[in-house]
Amino acid sequence: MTKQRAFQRAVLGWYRERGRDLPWRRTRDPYAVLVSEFMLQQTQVGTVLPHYKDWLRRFPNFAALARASEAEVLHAWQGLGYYNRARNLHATAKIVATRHCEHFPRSIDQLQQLPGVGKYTAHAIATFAFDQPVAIIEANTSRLLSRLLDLRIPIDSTAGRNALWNSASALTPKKAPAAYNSALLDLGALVCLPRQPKCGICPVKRFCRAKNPKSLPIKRPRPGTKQLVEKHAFVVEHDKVLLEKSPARWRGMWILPPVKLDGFKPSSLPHPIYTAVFPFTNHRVALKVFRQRLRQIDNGKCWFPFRKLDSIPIPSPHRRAIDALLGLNVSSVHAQR
DNA sequence: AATGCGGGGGC
DNA sequence: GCCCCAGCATT
Repeated sequence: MTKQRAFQRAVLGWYRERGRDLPWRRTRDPYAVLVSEFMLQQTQVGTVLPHYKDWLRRFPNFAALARASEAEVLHAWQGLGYYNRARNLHATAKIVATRHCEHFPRSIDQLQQLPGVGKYTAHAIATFAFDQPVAIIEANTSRLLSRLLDLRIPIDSTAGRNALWNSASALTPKKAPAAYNSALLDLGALVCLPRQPKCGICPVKRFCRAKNPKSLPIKRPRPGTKQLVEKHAFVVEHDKVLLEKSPARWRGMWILPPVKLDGFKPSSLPHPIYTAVFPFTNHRVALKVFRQRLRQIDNGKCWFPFRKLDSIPIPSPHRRAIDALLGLNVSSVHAQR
C-alpha cells in the first residue's frame, strides 16, 4: 500500500469514529450545502449552527430565497456578520433561479462565477454536494497540511497557497472524497488545533513532518489595529426611535443616524449617553451615542415603533446600543447627562 | 500584494 | 489584548 493510501485510510478510519455530525453533512442538496458554506466563510461552526436551521426553514430553496426582499435576507443574517455574504447568497439564488432555471451548476468553473463563491467554496460544493474528488483549502486544512508537510513559508502568501492547493490535490482520493474532506476539516478542528495541537491522539502523527507543530502555520505579519471613533444620534419620541437606512457601509441596514459634533469646543462637548467599543478584524471602533432633539427628517430617515425593531435589519453594535438605551427609562437616560 | 468586510468567539 | 474562524471581492 502506498504511503498516500495509508494516510487516506487513517484519516477516514478516524473520521468514522470521531467525526462531527453536522446538519449540512446530512444532505447533498446543493442549496443546503451552499447556504452552509456561505455561513461558514470566516465564521466558526458553533456560531453558524443555530442560524443554519432557521435559515433553511425560512428560505427552504433557491426559489424562496430569490423571491425574498433584501431586507428579509439581511434580517435573517443578523448575528452572522459580514453582510456581503448575505447579499451575495441572495444574488446567487436569483441567478440560479432565473439564468440556470433552478439547475445548479456542477463544474467548478461555473460555480466560481457565482457572486460570493471563490475557489474554496466552489471546491467545497463540488465535493460535499457532488462528491467530486477535489481538494479544499481553508483554515483547518491549511493548518493540518502545513504541519504535515512542515511548510515553512507563509500560508497566506501566493507561494504558500499554491503549495497547499497542489499538495492537497495530490492527496485527495478518488473514492469517498466528500468523507475524506470532511475528515480533514474535523482533524483540523478537533485534533490539529492552532495553539495546542493534540499530537498524542492524532491518527496521522506517523505521517507528520513538523518538528515543532505549535510554530506552524507561518502567517504574514498583520497590520496594527486602527482606532476609530464614531458618533451617532439617539432621537426618541413617544414610543418611536429615529433610524437611518445606511447608504454606504451597512448598505440596506438601519442604524442610529450619524452625527457630526464639529461645532463644539472641547470644553462644551456633549456627553454621550452610551459608549461601547466593538472590535473587528484589525480595527477598534468606539461607538458613542448622543441624545439629540429632532431637527429635520431628511432622506433615508424613518421613525420606528419600539415593537417593530425586532423585524428590521440592524447591525449588532447598533442593536446593542438601542437595546441598552431603551432598557432605561427616559428620565434615567436624561439623568446620566 | 494589500485592504475592506466594519463579526463573533475564545483565552 | 490578541488570535482565530469551512473567505471573497476589490484595488
